[in-house]
Amino acid sequence: MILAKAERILQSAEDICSKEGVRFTPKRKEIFKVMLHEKKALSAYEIADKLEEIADVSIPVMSIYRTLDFLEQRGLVHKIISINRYSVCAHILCEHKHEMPRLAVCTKCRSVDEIASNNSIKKTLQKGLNDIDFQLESRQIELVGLCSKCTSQSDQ
Amino acid sequence: MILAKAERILQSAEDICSKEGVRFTPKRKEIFKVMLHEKKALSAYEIADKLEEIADVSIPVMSIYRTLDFLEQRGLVHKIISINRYSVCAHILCEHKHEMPRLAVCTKCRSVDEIASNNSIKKTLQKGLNDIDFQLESRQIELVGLCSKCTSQSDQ
DNA sequence: TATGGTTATGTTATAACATAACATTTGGGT
DNA sequence: ACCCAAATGTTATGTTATAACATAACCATA
Repeated sequence: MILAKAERILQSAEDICSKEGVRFTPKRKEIFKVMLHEKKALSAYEIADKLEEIADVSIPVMSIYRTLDFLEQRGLVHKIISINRYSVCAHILCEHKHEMPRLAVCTKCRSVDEIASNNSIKKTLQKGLNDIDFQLESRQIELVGLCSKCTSQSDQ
Repeated sequence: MILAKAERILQSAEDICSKEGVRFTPKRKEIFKVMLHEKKALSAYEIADKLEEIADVSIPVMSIYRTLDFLEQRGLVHKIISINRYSVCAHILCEHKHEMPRLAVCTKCRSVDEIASNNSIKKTLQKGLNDIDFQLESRQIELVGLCSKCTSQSDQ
């Protein structure tokens, strides 16, 4: 049977966790599902609100932050630093590893478009860093601006 | 007479403001001086503390945020989004314009090393953004990690 | 199936970063 | 001296995030 994409991502998240020997608990699943359901990046507080609203589940913000850390460590979500929000990784179903995805972050609607980068981007960015002996830890490049929908709206 | 670098930067800041017809008031100058004096990026609250400590000046945080906005608009300081801090632009004395500087941000000591980028970096990053019709607004690329000092310390 | 360690979650408090809204003061032109 | 605009003060509050400690759930194994 062919599962809907969201279902397959959920399944994949379960698999990843079980492979690592960590638990994808019901609460973690609820949180992940809410994030999956939203197309845009959400703050921990927004996730809490959505959980109440959609699933009638109440999870303290503290726990949500813990879960976000947990999910981020497994590469299941990204922390979008530039807007202090969190979004589901767009490449959970991809087989290959991604070097330094570029995240096109819309400051207006908070959508996050993930643009897979090849190795050369990392190399290009790295140029100059070696000279100053800087140990890069970023796992993503955030590019801030307006998405196509929001530009056309703000043109009006 | 040859001025010390800090003096020249201050002078340059004054010039830039006067050229734009805006005032580089004593308070703005105090705030800018504190930032210039520190080598690392500071939060608005840290600037407030330093002002008390060094210059025995008390400026409410609200005003500091306003001044930071003011300075940022003139390209005199950068807002470092990844650590919620602010640092003096390293290229105030440079004549030429910089396309998309890369900021090597140390998460440990909060130093910010500014690496001038040529136009090709922006172009490289832009690749893929055009396809999704994303209007880039970032004026800098933040690269997060550990500076040389902090890597050698944490190796111990 | 009791026990004990590990992991997960709850709870409370507070830190840290940032802005809204409105009042007052200051600076400079006429 | 007067007025307008810009700057700063003031108070309150919103928003994001973490610390610290308590309790509960899970699960291996004795």
